[in-house]
Amino acid sequence: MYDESAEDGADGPPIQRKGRPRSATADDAILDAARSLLADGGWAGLTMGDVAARAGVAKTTLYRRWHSKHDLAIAAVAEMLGTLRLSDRGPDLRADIEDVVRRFAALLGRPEMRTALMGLVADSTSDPALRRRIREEVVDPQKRLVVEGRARAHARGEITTPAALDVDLIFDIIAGTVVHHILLTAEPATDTWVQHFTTFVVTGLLPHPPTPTGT
Amino acid sequence: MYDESAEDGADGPPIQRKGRPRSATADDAILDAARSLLADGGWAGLTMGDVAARAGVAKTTLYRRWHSKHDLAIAAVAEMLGTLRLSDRGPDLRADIEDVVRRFAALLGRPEMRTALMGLVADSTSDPALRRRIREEVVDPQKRLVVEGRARAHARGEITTPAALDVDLIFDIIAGTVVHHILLTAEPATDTWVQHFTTFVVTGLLPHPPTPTGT
DNA sequence: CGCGATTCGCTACGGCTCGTAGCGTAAGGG
DNA sequence: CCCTTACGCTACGAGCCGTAGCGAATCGCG
Repeated sequence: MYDESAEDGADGPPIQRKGRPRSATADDAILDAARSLLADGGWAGLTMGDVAARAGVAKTTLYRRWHSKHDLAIAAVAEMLGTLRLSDRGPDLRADIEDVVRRFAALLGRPEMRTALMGLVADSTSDPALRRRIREEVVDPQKRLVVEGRARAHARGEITTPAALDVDLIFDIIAGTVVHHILLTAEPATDTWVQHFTTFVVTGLLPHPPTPTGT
Repeated sequence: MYDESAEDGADGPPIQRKGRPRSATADDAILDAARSLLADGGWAGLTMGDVAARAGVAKTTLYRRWHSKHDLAIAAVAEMLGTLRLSDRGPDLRADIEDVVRRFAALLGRPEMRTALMGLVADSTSDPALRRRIREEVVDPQKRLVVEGRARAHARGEITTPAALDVDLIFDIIAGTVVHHILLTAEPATDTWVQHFTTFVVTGLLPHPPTPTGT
C-alpha cells in the first residue's frame, strides 16, 4: 500500500537502493509546485498534471514517489507543520498559549496550508485510512506543543498535577477554534483576536465562578 | 448568477410562474438522494449523475434547480442545520451551553452532515463567493443560538451586560472545537466529552485565577 | 376548452482529471 | 563496465461536470 521509497514520514534514513538514485531537487521542486498551485487555485487547482508541469518533471515521477494526490498533499502539509515551535520560555501559561495560538494562526494564514488541510480533512470524512494517516502524520505530532506547555506550567507551579489539563481537549479547542475562525473569515487572525481568545482559554466564559450549582 | 426559481434560501413565497410547475416531490427526492450519497460515499461520492439516478429524475432536472454541485450541497446542509434549537429553558448558562454542544455534536455525528460541510468549506478556501454563501446561508444563521443563550444569561443575572460575551468568538470556540473533535475521531461525541468541554468553556484552563500578572 | 409556457426525461457531447502502461533513454553504484 | 533504477514521453481507460437539443408531458390562464 505504500512505497518505502518516498521520504514522507521523515522517518529513518534514506534507504539505499541499487540503481539510479532519485533526484532530490525534483522532490523539492514537486513539493514547491504543489504548494504554489494550492495557494493559487485551491484544492481543485492541485492537479497532478499541473504539478508535474510546474515542477518541470513528468507525471510519472510524481506517482513514483506518492501513490495519490492525497499522499502528495500530506507530504506538503506535514513539512510545513513540522516547523511549529514554542517560543523559548514564556513567563507564564498565558504567554505560552498566546504564543502557540499566534504561530498556528500564522501558519493557517497561508492559503496553501488551509487549502491542503481542509481538502484532506474533507476527503477523509468517508475514508478511514486517509483519516488515520492525517491524524498520525499531521495532527497528532503537533500535540507535543500542548504537552510541552503543560509541563512548563507544572514546573512553574501554575497547576498542581499535569493530569489536570487534558491534552486532547485543549488541542481540540485551540486548533479547532483557530481553524474555524480563519476559514470563515479568510483573513489572518488579528492580534487583538489572538489576545481575546487566549484570555478566554485561560479564564473561561464567567471570569469569577461564584454560581454554586446547587440543586 | 442565480435562478430565483429554486427555493434554497427558504426566503419569500414560491414565485408564481406561468408554465408547468416544478415537482415538489422531485425536490425532496433529490435532496434525500444527495444526503444518502454523501453518507455512503463521502464528498467524492456526491456526483450529479448518481443523485439524479437515485432520485429517479434526469440530470437536467438537478441543474434546473441548482447551478452546481455546491449549490445542491448547500441546500441539503442548510435544511438540516435549520432544525437546530435551544432546549426550552435551562436553569443556568452552563446547562444552555451543554445543551447546544450536545445538539450540534449530534448533528455532526451524521456522516452526510460532516461530509457536506467539510467538502464545502474545503472548496471555499479559494472561492470567495462560495465562502460568502456558506457564511450567509449556513453558518451565520446558527449564531442565533449564541445570541439567545446570552440573552437568557443576562436575564438570569449571570452576566451584567450582554456585551460581555463576544458572540463571534464563542461561536468559533463551540463550533470549531466540536467540528475538530468529531472530524478527527469520526465517532459521535460521548456524553462525558460534552460535559468536559462545557466545563472548560465556563471555567477556563485555570479555575482559580491567582497568578497576579505583575511585571 | 385550448393555447402558450415551462418542466421533464433522454441522449450525446466537450473538457477535464486521475492513475496506469509501455517504451527508450539517462544516471549512478558495485 | 554492467546492472539496476529513475526519468521523460505519449497514450489510454474510466469517471465526472455542466451544457445542448429534442420530443413529450403538465399546468395556468384567457
